[in-house]
Amino acid sequence: MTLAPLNDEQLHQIRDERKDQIIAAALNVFARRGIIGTKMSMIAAEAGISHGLLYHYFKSKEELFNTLVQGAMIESQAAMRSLYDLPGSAIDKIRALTEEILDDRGAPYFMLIHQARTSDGVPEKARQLVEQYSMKTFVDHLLPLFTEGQQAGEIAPGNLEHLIASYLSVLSGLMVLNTQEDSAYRKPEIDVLLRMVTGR
Amino acid sequence: MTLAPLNDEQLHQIRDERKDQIIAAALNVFARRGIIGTKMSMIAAEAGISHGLLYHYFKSKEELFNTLVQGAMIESQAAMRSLYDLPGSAIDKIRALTEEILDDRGAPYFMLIHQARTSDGVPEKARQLVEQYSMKTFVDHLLPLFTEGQQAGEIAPGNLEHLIASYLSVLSGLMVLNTQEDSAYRKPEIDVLLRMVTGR
Amino acid sequence: MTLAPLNDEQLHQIRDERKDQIIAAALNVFARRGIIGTKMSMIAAEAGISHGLLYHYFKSKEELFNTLVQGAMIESQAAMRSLYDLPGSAIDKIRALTEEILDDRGAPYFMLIHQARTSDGVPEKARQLVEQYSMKTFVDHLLPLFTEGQQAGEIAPGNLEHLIASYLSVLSGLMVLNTQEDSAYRKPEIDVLLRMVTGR
Amino acid sequence: MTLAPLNDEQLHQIRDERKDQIIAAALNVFARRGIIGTKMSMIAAEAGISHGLLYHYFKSKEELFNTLVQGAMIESQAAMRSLYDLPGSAIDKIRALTEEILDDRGAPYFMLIHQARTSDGVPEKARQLVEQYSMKTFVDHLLPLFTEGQQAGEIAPGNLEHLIASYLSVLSGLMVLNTQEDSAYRKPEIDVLLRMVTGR
DNA sequence: AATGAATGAGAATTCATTCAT
DNA sequence: CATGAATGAATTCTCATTCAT
Repeated sequence: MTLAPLNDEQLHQIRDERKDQIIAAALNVFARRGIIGTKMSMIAAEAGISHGLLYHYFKSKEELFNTLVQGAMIESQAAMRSLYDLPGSAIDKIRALTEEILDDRGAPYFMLIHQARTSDGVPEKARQLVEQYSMKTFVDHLLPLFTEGQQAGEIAPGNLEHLIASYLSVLSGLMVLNTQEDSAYRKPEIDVLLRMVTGR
Repeated sequence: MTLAPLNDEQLHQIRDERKDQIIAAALNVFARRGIIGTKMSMIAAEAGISHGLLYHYFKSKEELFNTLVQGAMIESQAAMRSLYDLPGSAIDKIRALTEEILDDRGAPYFMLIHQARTSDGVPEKARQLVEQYSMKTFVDHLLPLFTEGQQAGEIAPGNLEHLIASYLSVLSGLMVLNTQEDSAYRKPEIDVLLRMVTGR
Repeated sequence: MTLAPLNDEQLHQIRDERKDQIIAAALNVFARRGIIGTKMSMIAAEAGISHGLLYHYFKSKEELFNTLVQGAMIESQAAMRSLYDLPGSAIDKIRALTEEILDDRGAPYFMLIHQARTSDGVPEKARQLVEQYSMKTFVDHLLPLFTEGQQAGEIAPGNLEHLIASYLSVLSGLMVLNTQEDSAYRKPEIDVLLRMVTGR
Repeated sequence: MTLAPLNDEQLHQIRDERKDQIIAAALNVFARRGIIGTKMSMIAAEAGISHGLLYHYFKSKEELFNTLVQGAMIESQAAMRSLYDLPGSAIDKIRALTEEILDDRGAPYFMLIHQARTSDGVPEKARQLVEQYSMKTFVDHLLPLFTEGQQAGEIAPGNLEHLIASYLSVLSGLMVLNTQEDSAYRKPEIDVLLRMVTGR
């Protein structure tokens, strides 16, 4: 009786599953402990595999980190684009955006990008990736929406680019704080945050 | 030929100066690079001494970190107490507090405390220190001030403990983001931040 | 649906072909990169099979290396024996031997034996194999031929055992140098080399 | 009582001694086992120090290897230059050169250069270094000497560049073989080797 | 027979800490 | 008090080998 080797599709599926499993594990660990504080053995343990296998799927810690950052950037772009399809007034959309950003499920991505921006030992490629999608990109993206809201009287008067950058910074700061589950910090109510924008 | 040995007081003074020098250096480096990312040799270099000498003054990296955290906690307590001596209405004092917190000179202390709260590799003792002075301590401390402001109509209605914790979290988040000098983030105008509190 | 299983003879033939294929690949790679520098995956790639399959045919890297060395020893014995069937005078035969040794096709075998003699990480068994067929074996084998040549006045006077060992060492050295294709070294003309033997 | 730290000169001396000690140890081990076969721990053991200290003096295995190759190249240049100061005829000088090259003390250097030329895992810089001093350099250097000898009838007629390259290759091959102390190979008598050159 | 996923021992390198001077 | 040489534990990564399919 001959046992055929796994066919291409099966192998491909195993590979994909393992890769996803590793990526999920790595995202958690990197987000929590930073790139230096993360040991490959921690990721392997979290993923439930041997550290040797990690290197079967990712050439190095750097490559793994880069892959994660790339994924995070794509996610955040998608979130930004989805704004347009929402119903309601400008301020409704901004509220939805705020909720989306503060959603805990996105927190690891946030931390990852934050670390790629600010930590030591970040691979050059990851650094370039996050620079591409700088704060300015987001501000430009949101400017039409905020302008519309300001004209409708929903948003406080004043320089909108500054306001948007400030608001996003506040949200980012909160996400960075909230990564730790037993955080001493408190995530504000959406309405309280929106006062910064509306002035009311 | 050896000069007459220094007397006790002189030695003591040298010791204290050296210690301060090391503490200042360590604060900078730890704040910027975190406890894991900071190598003893970096601190020695920043302080302009040999790494061997570091160990004459601090038994270990841990002890040095603990000392810094202790100092940071004392500083932040002092800042909090100084609030009472300020002139003006409640909102004036809150504005002053905000300015104080966001002042760049305090940023390293903020980062340090943040790291002591959230990073790996933090000595147990440091972790206990920051827990002692939890968010709750600060909230309790500020509650009378905010209550006064709310009664005067300067502060939005609603649960004040939540509001204070939220506001402090926002400020903390901003400080954490702003440690990196070339930060992509933007520090908001004080007035914009205060809208969260005043509701106007 | 599975085809009828191959009969024993067919299986045997496949086995032998595969083995030869692997041996040829391994010889090339080991000769070029040495036993430590050769990775099993390189041999698999050169043979066009998976690295897993390698272990169906050879229990380990060691066993594979031993097999190669054994083959090389047999080859070199055969070359030595074929000397006797050659036509011509003693010096003609020595010239033919020289050509045979310096032939590039034999170079991988030479390197292999050289490595078995001199490298680290060589299995004990391979080491014993090459010791069996030591320089002395070859010298003894060639002594009658050289003696005949010396008596005929074709070969310089002096101790023949030393001369033979020296000459073989020179040839060996040249083969070892010339393994690398883009070698900076130059393979001498046969006639120039023969001067060492003839003294003319 | 104050113990002054070591002064600069003492430190410098310790450093130099240690470096020499490491270089001598590394030369031996690299020559015998090649760059891949050499473990840093072996060098440390041979030098009688911890592996950590190795990295105090040389940033990496690569750097250490490069340093050795550089030294070997310098040595070989010096040997070549010293030829001119020798007394006697051309053939006397060639004999002296041969003795110099075959001297066992130079063997490790020879192996090192050979390995830098032919092994895997050789740092790019080392490879460039040895390419600079190619066979051609040596041939050009020796050409005047051999021409003089040929005109004096001490050297066989024929293309001298080929002869020189061939002769050097033979010597190199012998050195490469003879690195292993218990070598099965035999180093020929100088006079026998010189027959290749003189034709007599 | 054939494949490649999976494991783990081993090697290079870093860095906190100790210690002779 | 001050220096930097010295050590070794911990970490990243490689590769021979095993094994399910």
